[in-house]
Amino acid sequence: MRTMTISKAAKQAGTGIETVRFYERRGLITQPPKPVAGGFRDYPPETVSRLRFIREAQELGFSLNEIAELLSLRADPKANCAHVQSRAEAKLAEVRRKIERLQDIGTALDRLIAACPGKGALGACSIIESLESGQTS
Amino acid sequence: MRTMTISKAAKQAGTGIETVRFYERRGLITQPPKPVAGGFRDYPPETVSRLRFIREAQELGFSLNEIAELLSLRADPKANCAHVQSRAEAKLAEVRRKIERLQDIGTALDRLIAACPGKGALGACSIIESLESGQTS
DNA sequence: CTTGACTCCGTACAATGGTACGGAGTGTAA
DNA sequence: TTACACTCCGTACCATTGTACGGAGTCAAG
Repeated sequence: MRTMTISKAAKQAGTGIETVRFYERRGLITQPPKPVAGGFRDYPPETVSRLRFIREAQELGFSLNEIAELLSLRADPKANCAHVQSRAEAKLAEVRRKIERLQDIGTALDRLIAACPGKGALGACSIIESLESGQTS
Repeated sequence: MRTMTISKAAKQAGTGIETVRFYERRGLITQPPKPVAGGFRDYPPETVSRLRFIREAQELGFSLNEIAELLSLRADPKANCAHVQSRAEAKLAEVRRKIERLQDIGTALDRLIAACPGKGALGACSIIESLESGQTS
């Protein structure tokens, strides 16, 4: 049997079966048709990619609605290109802001780690102090 | 009256009043004491910083529990330094993973924006195709 | 051709992160 | 000194994002 059943797809994507069904209901992924011959639905690899993308984007702070937005961006001649571009650019700006804030937090953590041994590194004591003392404004 | 009331603190942090109280209940911020002389609680600037940090960390995909972890990291001689360091290093690794994934998404968005005009840029059509075609593995 | 694992689907329940409400107290400006 | 806005606090409600359950159907190995 070479059909990619829902449980195999879920496992490959690192989610639960019920989550996959939930995303189908939400329209984040399309439910493959039931084989006319009867039997179980066959999930294409594309669905697995989408599932993985959804999971990762969530860990980056995007809501399911925002993820739907990202997934709907298509460089498709049939779509209004200018509109797609401007939405993509807005998302890109958001992504870049996130990267910057993560970099600040990373720097703060670095400083915290360095401050720890008590070797005169009279640095910030908490992550927030570390963030604030690092303001290059 | 120069006391920083809860509504002013909330406004400065960009959250709602009820959210501030919710975080107090969760122990993410400490509730300032009621003035002995009676009147309203006075929120210190530190609380505003924490509120802002919480809001931003959430947008980066950290849960309130994870944020509590981040806030509890203190380079404090009284704390077990090695333990604090190892937790901080784990968080740092996570932050770096997030940055990398965001960079991948940023690249994919870039490509999508470039592919749009239909000028022979036979690139990926969707963000997922763009992500996958960019695998430097 | 039976048994055990899995699918399918609808509905119900749950965890997280808030948000709203109501009644009593407090502050302040007219 | 009164009107109005705001605080305080407990409790209830809510949206988002899953998770669990149960009963009927399907598959595949023995």
